Amino acid sequence: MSYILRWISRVRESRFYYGIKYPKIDSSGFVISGSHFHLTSSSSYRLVFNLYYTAMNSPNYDNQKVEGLQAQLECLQRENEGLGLMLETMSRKYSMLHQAYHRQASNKRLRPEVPAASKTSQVFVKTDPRDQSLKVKDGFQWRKYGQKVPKENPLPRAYFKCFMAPGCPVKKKVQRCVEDKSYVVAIYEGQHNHDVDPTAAGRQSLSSSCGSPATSIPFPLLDNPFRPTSTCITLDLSLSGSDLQNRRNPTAVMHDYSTSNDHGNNNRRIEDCVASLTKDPNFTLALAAAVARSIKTEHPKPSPP
DNA sequence: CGATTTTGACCCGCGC
DNA sequence: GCGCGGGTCAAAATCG
Repeated sequence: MSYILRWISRVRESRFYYGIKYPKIDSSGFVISGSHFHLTSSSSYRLVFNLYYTAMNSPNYDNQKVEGLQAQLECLQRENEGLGLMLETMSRKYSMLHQAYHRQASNKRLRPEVPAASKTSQVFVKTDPRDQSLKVKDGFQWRKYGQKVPKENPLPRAYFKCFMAPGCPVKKKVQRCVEDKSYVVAIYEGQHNHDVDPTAAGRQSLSSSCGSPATSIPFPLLDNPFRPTSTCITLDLSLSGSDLQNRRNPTAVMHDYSTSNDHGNNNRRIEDCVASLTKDPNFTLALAAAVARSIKTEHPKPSPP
């Protein structure tokens, strides 16, 4: 066991590990979320991590099983290193392209905000369905300038303008999702001509952790989570209030889990769950899709300025 | 009392 | 040209 703990520690300290730094573990012992995530799919990493926890804490400790999972984790780590290198290369290329673009733009006296103004993105944010305010705290300051009830949706749509910096062209439309009223859809148009206010971001985290009715944007979900697909995995990487409460030393969390009274039941439930997942032939496909989506979401392709 | 939100009126593009 | 619907304006209302 000490070897395993040393190995985990080594993996955690490795350069490209963005793993589950502060894991939140639910009542059945599953890692639900954490603040830092792996470059590879957080869900695939989380799955292997859960399997690993299960095996390690199983009353009938299976050395072979643990070694197998260890191999899987090492495999993910290698994949992660590769992705890290790819990311570095892409960043370098993006930086070169960015510089080249600016050189051209300054030569031709182009206004860089022209193409940026047409940029749009869409995010889905989980909220309290009772909260009618349609406020999405994302670190920017918004002023509401209108509200409409669109024809196809009986729920009102609010219009906001960013007023953090004078002349910032960004607007957003916020509307409660028809498929699930616990979500709001925020459509952003344009690109900010300023940085995010770190103090506002801090307030966001605070209000979120204090259970304020105002919603916070955990991360951009570029795809519609309600899109009808045969296999749908939602990668919840959010830092909810309860997550913040669980921002503790992972070893301590692991210790809490390992000293939990309901060990056997938890492990059986996890094993049942994992067994049903791994037997599902669609699971691999869904996992692959989730990996691709996760990578896209966590490292969106930089758009030209 | 200033800042912010609400809400009805208005503008504008699009399809017919 | 007309009607429709989404987006914006701006005066009034509300809030802190």
